[in-house]
Amino acid sequence: MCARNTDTKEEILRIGKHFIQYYGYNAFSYADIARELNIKNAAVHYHFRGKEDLLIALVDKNIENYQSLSKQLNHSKMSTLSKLGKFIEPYSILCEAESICIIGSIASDYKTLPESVKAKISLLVEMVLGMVEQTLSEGKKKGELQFFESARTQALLIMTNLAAGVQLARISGKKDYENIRKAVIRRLKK
Amino acid sequence: MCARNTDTKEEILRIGKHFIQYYGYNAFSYADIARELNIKNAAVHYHFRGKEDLLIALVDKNIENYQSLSKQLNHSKMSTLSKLGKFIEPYSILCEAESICIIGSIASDYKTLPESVKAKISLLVEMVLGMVEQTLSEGKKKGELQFFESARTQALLIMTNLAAGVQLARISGKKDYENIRKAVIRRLKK
DNA sequence: AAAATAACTTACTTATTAGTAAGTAACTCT
DNA sequence: AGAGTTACTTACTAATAAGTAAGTTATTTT
Repeated sequence: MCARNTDTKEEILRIGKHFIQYYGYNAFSYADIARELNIKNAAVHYHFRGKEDLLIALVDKNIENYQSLSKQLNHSKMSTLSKLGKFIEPYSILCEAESICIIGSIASDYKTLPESVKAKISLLVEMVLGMVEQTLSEGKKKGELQFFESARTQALLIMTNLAAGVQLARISGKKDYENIRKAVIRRLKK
Repeated sequence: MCARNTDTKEEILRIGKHFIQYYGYNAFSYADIARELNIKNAAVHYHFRGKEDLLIALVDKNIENYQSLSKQLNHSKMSTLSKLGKFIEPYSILCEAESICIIGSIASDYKTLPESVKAKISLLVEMVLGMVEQTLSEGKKKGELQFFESARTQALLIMTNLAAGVQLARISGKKDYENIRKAVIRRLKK
């Protein structure tokens, strides 16, 4: 099926994700990826024709991950607060790594991307917002969560707190993110 | 004092600000600025030695603007809610122009910047957060505003809502930003 | 009116970028 | 065992990037 190295493609995705979330989409090149993996840049082009294709692959992976999370949450007897934790936790991990989320990273470079990529990102955004919205609705219905806005607006408020929270943490420190995270959870409880 | 054109420098700042907030810091070049202004790229280098110097000038300008706003708000009999409006309004204008704030834009490229620029951005961030925090405290003391977190945390929540709100609006639409904006204000009133 | 200076342009250089065509080694299938 | 396929490398090209040295022109200063 394949020769030499089975997981070069996966490694490129791993480093690509890291570079996008740490340095930003327009701040790294295929040469950077190649250097990091001790391969030639033509090898990166072999697996992903261009940078956009790499980005699309990463967005697709994110969509798949959230789809799998969605299934997991649907059959789960977890509390809705714990379910929300599944959306919050990745941001805490990002903050620890001094990185930002892929959506936040792409948001700044959004206007430089071709329409095909933009559409895929829209899909991802709508998906995440929809999932959080649904979890919030469920929690309110069960009396496990409290909030006063519509579920959509509440989802927007929470996700913008988290997304900009990790961005801000790189500038003003991790403590600010921690305070945001705690406040987001506290508000939903009382 | 000066020959030919008095405001080329100002024009470069204007276009530079637009490019950073529309395309992202690492997505435009001096050649792009030169093309836009019908000058040569050496002329851009004449006014700002390098891209970092242009960024520093823009951050400095922001700091000055907020300093002037600070003085304006201190001597004002405006309601604290109106004062907060002075921090919110710029984001609504950005959203309309499908742009993002300079701090949000730089946040994604933060790790590619030299220490001197990072320090200046930290300064700007602390300044804005401090001003919003102070306005919130004042509003609570006067009984004009209501919130349950510390003023610092409340400031973080509001500013992250706005910063990520304009980012999100480019992907999912302006309506989402509008709902965030309204919710932010509504929460402080009731 | 001459000298100095500010605001440029011309004409480069050097480095990086994305991308590709052609070759090669290892493995897989028949 | 030979043919095909996969996963690369070698060795380029063409375009863009940042940056600079030297020359030019208009204005200001003396």
